[in-house]
Amino acid sequence: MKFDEAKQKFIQGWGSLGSNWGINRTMAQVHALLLISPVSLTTEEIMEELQISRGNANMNLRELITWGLIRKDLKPGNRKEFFYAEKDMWKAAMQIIKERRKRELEPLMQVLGELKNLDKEEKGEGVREFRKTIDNIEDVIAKADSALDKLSRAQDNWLLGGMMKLLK
Amino acid sequence: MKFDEAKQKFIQGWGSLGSNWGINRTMAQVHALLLISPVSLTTEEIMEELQISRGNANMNLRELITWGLIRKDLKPGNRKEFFYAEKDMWKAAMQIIKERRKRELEPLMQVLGELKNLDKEEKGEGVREFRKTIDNIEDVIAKADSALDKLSRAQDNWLLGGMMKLLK
DNA sequence: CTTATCTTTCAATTTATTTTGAAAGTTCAA
DNA sequence: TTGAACTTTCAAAATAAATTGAAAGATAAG
Repeated sequence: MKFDEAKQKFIQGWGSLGSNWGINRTMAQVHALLLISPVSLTTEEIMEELQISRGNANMNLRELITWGLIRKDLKPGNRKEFFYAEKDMWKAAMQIIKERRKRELEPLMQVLGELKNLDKEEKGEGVREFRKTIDNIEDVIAKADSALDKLSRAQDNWLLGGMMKLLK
Repeated sequence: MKFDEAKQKFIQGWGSLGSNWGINRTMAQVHALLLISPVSLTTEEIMEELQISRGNANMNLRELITWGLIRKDLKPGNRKEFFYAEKDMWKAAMQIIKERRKRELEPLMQVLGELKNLDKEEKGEGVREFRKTIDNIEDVIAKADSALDKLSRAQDNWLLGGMMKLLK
């Protein structure tokens, strides 16, 4: 396979993975492009490579920055902005998880918390099942949180010791 | 808070969580409704409760079945189909992860594998970074897989022993 | 069979999301 | 200041995804 072909396939693949997970396809493609680029790129280069408009490129670059997946790389004596991606995919994955947790899981947990303020007088089988489901969901979220936390700390300590034996 | 209000909030919240994660909002709402229902429901009841069309209800119910999140509950002497949801949220979560892995991660891993068939002659910094990124992603996926596997087995053995100390 | 009851399909429509590109905004060197 | 170089915004247009509902397809009872 030729390099350019492989590059295209990767960008497409990453894009479609993203869009399946509720992430803008173009954003994922910009991310993919920067991931495999050994040098930081300008907005123009990204527009050219992915054949997208300036507005689109700009918006997705900014969004990627707020996700903590890419950074501006300002080169002295150059007014153009360059962008580069965090290349350590473990860090990137943790970043994505952290961000999504904050954006989507926390609001749900907020709602679940409020739902426990059900009037004490509310009775009936329906209410019982409702409470049970809410408790159950909170439980699973708590466990997932704890597991992710462990995972994240395991990676931090990767070089320090045998923490990763947990994940062998 | 009144029960009906709480119920609505939960269904809406679950629905919007789903849609943020690339899951049809209505599908998530149907799932939510069945999760908190102590009895299995008919298509008609679901249509009524969520104010959706028959086609929509049918399609999402079928999809939930292929995800392994709900089942048909056929009552003898009754031609109507009833539906009920798996109520153990841990099982449901694992089911969702398994399914998404199969649908979205495996195709990507397939592509990544192919991308390693890069012509040996392909040289240059770009190619080096490309290979590095691919390897790195494969690595993260492998670790995530292993962690999930551990997690899943940990839950299976929950009642049997101290497996969960790993996740404290 | 035939009919009543229920489920599935799918083309047309509606709704939601993404993208464009031109205009407005910003920044900096001269 | 000015204006060239660059970035950001956002209303309109394009695209994608979800929904409807009527028709077709099953199925079982009589």
